[in-house]
Amino acid sequence: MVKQFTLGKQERLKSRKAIEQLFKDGQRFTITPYRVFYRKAGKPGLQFGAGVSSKNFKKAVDRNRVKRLMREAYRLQKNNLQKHLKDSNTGLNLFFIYTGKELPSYDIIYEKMALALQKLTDSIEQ
RNA sequence: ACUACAAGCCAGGCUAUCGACUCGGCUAUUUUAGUUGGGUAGGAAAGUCCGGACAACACAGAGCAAUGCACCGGUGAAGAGCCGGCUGACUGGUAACAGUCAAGAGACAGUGCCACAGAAAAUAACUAUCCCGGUGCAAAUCGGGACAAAGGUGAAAACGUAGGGUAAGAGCCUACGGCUUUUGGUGGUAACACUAAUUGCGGGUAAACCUUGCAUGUUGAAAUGCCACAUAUAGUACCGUUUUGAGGACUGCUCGUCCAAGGUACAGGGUAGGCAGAUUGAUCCCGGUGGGUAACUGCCGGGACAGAUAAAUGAUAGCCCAAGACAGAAUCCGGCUUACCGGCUUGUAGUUUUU
RNA sequence: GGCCUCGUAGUACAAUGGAUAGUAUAAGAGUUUCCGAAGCUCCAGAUACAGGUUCGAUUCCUGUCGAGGCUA
Repeated sequence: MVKQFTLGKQERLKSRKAIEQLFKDGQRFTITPYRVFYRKAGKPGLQFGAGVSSKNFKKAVDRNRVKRLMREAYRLQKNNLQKHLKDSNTGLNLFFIYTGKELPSYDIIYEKMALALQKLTDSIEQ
């Protein structure tokens, strides 16, 4: 039995260079609280990162809270996208930025993450 | 028992499911994967306001400048911290005394400023007063002299009171008192206090410039060392190369000393991966026992202490107490300041009840 | 992580330590006009907060809070 809902080091976007590349010439779209950057990578596999602006959330506690909620929502719903990528043997780099100014509830984070991931899988297929 | 103040400690807990980082064991293996056990935010982690540790560079200095500090003693690695004392101001009190606060050296080195009001804000002038002389019956006025007491405005006004003195006055003189300079004595480690003689008595402001004394080498873990990978010893402009010195270090400036053959600017190219630094140290807590008024500290025994690197320490659900505040490590410590729902302990003061 | 600068009416800016804190514009009222705009007259409005120095702080000093910038 292989674990499904993991988020280890291999699945996070850790290279500073890769992140700069992603912001420089990656594609992007917006779903209300999120701005999503994505870019096809050389290696197969799905890598994810999350960020919050310190202008919208001045306290570090709030920024941590939002990032943790986003990671959790992603961890529980990424499976479909991951399977898709495995079938087509491509890699994808992902970065989510939270652009809202209020502290969100977990339900909103969860629903919007589902929407965003669905849109991603659609655009990958094309 | 309640209320107020001060000091110290704690900073929700448990269960289930799914995760993250890290350390140790085991299995496969030697990049890694799986499994099992342990650990995983703070009292302020914050502000970056002080002080250090540590690291790199420098150590050839002199002068100037800059910045900071400023009663005394102690504490400590150190400090603009803390503790104790002295002095001053304010508050309470009849007083003894108690409490709070103090950037608490110098305004007899010099310069500046002191609105409005007031004669005048520091030179002593002006008005007024008094004396002598001229004119005049007088009032008054003119000239010469005396003196700095009177002028009631202001936040601030030329030691205070009484007497003498004088033409009128004045520390001009005397007595008492206040402050001050210098010297001595006593007590105290010292600041200082008391006391004797002596010198004088024209304001405030140094968180105005400043003077005096003391201190400060510069830069901060994105420091620094090592390994790996990659490229362009190419181009343009200016300056310079052994007697002539571009530039650099001490160094913020000047002098001086030393190094010196490449340096600066523009445009462009490459890399930005890993390991160390890095988490156990002037550490914190508990118990016992000494020293000290206290801050603090000696000895003995026991226990505790995250380490990430795009950055972990979490999410969901339920239950309990009764509703969880402020808030998230980024090299590490000691302090200060600020934010904060509550709970516990100790001490002091007050009120009420019982014995 | 380290360092620096600045907070004044709604807005943009002034003010040597001296008291009615000024100017422009916006807002409000009036006047003008058939109605409006422009013009004219009037009016209300602020020193980020808390302490200290000073006779007296927008100004000087200290501490908070906020905003902006530099450094890789």
